[in-house]
Amino acid sequence: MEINQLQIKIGERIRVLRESKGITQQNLAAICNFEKANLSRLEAGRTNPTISTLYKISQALEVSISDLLDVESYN
Amino acid sequence: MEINQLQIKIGERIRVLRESKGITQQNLAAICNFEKANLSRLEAGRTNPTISTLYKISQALEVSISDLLDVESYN
DNA sequence: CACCACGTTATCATATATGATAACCGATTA
DNA sequence: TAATCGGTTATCATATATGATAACGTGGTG
Repeated sequence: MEINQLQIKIGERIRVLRESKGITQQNLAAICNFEKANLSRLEAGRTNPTISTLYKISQALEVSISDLLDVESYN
Repeated sequence: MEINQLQIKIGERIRVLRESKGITQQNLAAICNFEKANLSRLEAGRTNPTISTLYKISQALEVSISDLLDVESYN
């Protein structure tokens, strides 16, 4: 799998989890101390996030980091 | 959990998985197209890796990225 | 002793993630 | 119409991950 595809899948996964909690990008961004624009960029898969970024999001969404990586290579 | 602690745990986990495959840092680094010095830095938890870095390692170790994140927040 | 093999640490350059701000779009609503 | 809301995109600055190289330590082995 291309790294680009992975980024996109992670972004999509974050979006799904965020929406399932019924919160806006603005909400989630605020909890994580991100700017909403930056979260939008992340959900669009336009960056290669660090583990700390994913960690903050996982905490805010009350899931594990692994839950953000639903898409996997060796399952 | 501190982000620093997370980095250290991930580094330790990578080391354990690498050693369980019986390969050296040099080997793994070569497969991933890293310099051995950079892999050493990563295993020491002295960086905040991107998902693409973790992905390359997971592929080389034939595990999922989640397997590198054994330590979790919301389990 | 010299010589490797494995790993560590430091350093510098470069690429890029992230912070921050502004402008914009579409949909909704008053 | 104007205003708000959720989201997007572009842009620039700054922090930092990564690439790359060199020097070093330690343990084993000839």
